[in-house]
Amino acid sequence: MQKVGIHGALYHIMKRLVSPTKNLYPGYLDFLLQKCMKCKALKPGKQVHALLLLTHISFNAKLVGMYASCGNVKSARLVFDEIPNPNVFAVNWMVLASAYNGDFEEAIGYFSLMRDSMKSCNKFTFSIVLKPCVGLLDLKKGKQVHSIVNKMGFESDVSVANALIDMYCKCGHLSYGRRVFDKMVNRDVASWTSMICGYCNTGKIEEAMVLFERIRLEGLEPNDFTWNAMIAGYASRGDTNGAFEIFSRMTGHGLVPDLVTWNAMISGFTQSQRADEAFTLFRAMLVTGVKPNLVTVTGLLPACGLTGSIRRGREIQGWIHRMGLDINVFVGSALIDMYSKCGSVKDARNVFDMIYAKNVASWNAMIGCYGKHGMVDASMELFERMQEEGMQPNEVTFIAVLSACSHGDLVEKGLKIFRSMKETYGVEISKEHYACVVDMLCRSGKMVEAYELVRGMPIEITDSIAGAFFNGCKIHGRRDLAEMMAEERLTMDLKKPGAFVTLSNIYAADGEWHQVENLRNIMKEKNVHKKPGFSWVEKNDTFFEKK
DNA sequence: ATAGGGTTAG
Repeated sequence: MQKVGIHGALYHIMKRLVSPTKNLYPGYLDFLLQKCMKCKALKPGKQVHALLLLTHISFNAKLVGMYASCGNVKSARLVFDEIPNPNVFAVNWMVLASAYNGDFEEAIGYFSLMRDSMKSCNKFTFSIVLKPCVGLLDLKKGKQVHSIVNKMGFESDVSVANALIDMYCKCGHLSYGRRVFDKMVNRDVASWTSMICGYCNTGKIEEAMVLFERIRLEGLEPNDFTWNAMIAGYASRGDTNGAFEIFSRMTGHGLVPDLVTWNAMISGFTQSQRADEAFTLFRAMLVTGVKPNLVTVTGLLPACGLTGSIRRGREIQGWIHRMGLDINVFVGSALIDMYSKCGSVKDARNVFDMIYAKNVASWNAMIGCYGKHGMVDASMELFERMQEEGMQPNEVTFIAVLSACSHGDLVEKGLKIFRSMKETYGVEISKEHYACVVDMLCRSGKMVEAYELVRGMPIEITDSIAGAFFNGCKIHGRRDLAEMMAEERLTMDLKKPGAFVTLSNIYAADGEWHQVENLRNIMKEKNVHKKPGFSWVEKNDTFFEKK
């Protein structure tokens, strides 16, 4: 409606322009720019820009705002650079637009332009500049902004305080966030929700619940953001009952679960390995008429991988295609991983080649896929190519690469990479990396080396490390090393079901049943339980009706 | 004219 209005007004002005006898009022263009900004109408906005140039009228700060609100940072920057003394609106817009664009450093750079003349900051400036601080997870910068906020007396502004709470929580300092929250005199729903999100995202659902129940006592009503945060908190912890309880309370309050609610539920259940419930929820979502988006299917794909349902995975990819959506990095990596888990390297590679702007995770997923299927050479080749293309490997890359070496029996190469991780790539060695290398050494029968490595590890022995090692001992008949290790490390931490099972298998293979019994008793005493396995069944039902 | 909570890969 409003867009039609803008086009109509533009036509009117054009007509005036071609008849030189009539004047063009600057007020018209001003009004139009404002409209374009509000409606995020880039095309009419560009036309107004052209008219401004023709008539030599300059509304540069507003033009910056128009381009920025339309998400066209490049044009916004071009106009901005022409302004000799940009005002606070122009700067705020540039900070905001750069942050939206993911250029956090640049956003903070624009903020710094203003810092010398701090007086020109307004309350908007601070809530805006906290965005890139969160984007960079830069607590130090965030704290600096906080101190400027205090110095300039903006801490009593609810929006600024809320942004500070959010920043502290997201940068990992819940207690600072809580301090800001507690100091607030007037809180609104967003203040409560920001704090609740902080707790929910770090698994502190009990504390979130305490705040959640307090909201009403303060005379405020939780809104859909609040409900969704609580649901996501329970769901991502795998607490089905908790999530459903909030879910039904939400509907009891007359609120209808929206796309975000469903997405939170679905990805929460997938993350906690509850594939069937995730599928059921997805169907329920479709039944209620809420349309899925890329986030939905990104959350659902791991469930296909978990149950080996390649058919469902393919169906989802088909749906993405039919909806005319691009395969972004998130859904791309999820698809690669799903195909990998379902055994189709070819499909995985197809998806990999389709991702236009690959990120580390895309490369990791594909390298991992080749590794899992024993295609070491392809895996190594991709690892090389990734670096040639300027992509920095991260800790996950090395898990993929090392396990590929392990499965492909490339011990020397694997060890070389393992040793170069810290120095060459600056990546910390984690327990997962150790597990890969121990596995690699054991597979190739280098049991003494494996023994030395495990013994010298600066970290606690984990299930998979112990499992790989004891299994190696069993296969290569090194009960001596197994027992030495058991004495040295197992006694330190006894909650290792995997280790117990493999060790007891070693004894069982030699017919030493009294030792097996002995271990079983220790397991019982220490309350160590083996996780039950599950079967991989493909069901025939489909999600989407094909036309 | 500009600001503040929610869902996504390994």
